[in-house]
Amino acid sequence: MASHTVENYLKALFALANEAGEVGISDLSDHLAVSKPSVNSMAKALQQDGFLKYEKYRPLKLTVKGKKAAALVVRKHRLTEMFLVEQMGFGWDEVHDIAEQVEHVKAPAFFDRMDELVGFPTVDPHGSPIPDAQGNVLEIDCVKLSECAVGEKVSLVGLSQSSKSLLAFLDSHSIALGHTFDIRAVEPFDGSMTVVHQGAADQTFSLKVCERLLVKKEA
Amino acid sequence: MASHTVENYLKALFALANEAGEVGISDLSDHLAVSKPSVNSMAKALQQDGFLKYEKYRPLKLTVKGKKAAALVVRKHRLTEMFLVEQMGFGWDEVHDIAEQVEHVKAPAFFDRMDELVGFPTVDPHGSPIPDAQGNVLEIDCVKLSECAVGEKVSLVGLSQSSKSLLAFLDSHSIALGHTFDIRAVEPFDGSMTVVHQGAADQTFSLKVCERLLVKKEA
DNA sequence: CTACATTGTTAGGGCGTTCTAACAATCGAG
DNA sequence: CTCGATTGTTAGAACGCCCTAACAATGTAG
Repeated sequence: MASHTVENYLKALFALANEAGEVGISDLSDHLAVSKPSVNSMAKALQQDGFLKYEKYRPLKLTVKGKKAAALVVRKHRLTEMFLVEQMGFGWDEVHDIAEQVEHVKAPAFFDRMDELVGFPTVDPHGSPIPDAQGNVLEIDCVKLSECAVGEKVSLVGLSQSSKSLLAFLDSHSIALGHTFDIRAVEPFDGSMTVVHQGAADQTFSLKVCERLLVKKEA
Repeated sequence: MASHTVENYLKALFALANEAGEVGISDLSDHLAVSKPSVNSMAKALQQDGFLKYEKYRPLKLTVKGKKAAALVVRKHRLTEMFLVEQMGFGWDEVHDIAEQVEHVKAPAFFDRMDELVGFPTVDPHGSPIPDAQGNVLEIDCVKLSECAVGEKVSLVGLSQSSKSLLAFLDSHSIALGHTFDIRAVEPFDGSMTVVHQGAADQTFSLKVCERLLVKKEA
């Protein structure tokens, strides 16, 4: 099995590829807070083990094997988050850091049991999909709130790059997954949006927030 | 915080010191399945960090700091075992290997929550005491079954060096913590004992088994 | 008390992961 | 097309943890 370190590289590759498609050495270097030469030599090692396709000066690409291995790490992470929230009573803003540690545990039965105890969920507490045991990831049908137009009704299905501060912001505005928004206005100057939250209060969100909210258009 | 490896050395030191008092380089080498030179250099490192008193050719001794650090690792291990049994439905024979992994998680809140959810237990599923958050270990008042005499009534409070095969043996004989034994006979030739288990069936145990069962004499 | 077995130590090297310093390739603007 | 910025690479070294081979100290049996 892959080391703690390798698992982290795979996870980062997986995450970056899902946003940007192309992953450069620098992207990984930033994401993992590790020097570029370190990434470079790890890239060679991962290529050696068949996780990665790597040619000098070209962007990195996970192989099928690499994608699967990465998805399984993500699976462990997200199942753990779900378990921490559902079974252990943690808040959705507390679970990421703990899961970051627990995800490296080598004990399949442990994660299988979590899966069972939380009822085989398909998404984690932040709405991100949980890959299945074969490493397949279900695509979620959603768009950024910032890409929606005035008059549309949408519901929150996930977050892109949930960070502690984003989660704190959402908590402080009583926003949770599943909540609905009626889009009232979009400010052309800065892209901020005014919406009706849960059919009740009016709220205005900056573009930065709207880009992080993944929503589904209501029928 | 101590590395995964250091935590394992501390745990081993703690376990060996509790049985033998003196811990030699070879003891650790055997216990951790690591060469003696490796233990030697780790001993120097641990001494450097104040976990250990070490002089050439002399047995190793944990310092107060070392004992506390070790106890906290043991605490994480045993709380995890308790949690796995009580909250996740694992058997007492399955939890050791998983806990061996989980114990290295660096997230105090995670273990505090486990503690809470299983009701602040003082012993783990095998009857071993769980050190408190300050690293204090409660001594348990018990003796080996093999040291008891004919006619005594005792109850099982713990195991010394519980191994998978011992646990399997106990399961197959329906023996669990808290069960009582009336000692009927001790065979002088091989030390095997015949007892009445739970006031019902007669059973005979080899000396090897009796040495592993920690019991408390009934009032 | 000597001899041997056990136990512990040193020396030297390897692998995984990281770094900095210096240099090379690529890309985009003018 | 050239220049400068960005990005990527090489070389060389460090640290943690592990090993084997060889040797030294210790303790024990005769």
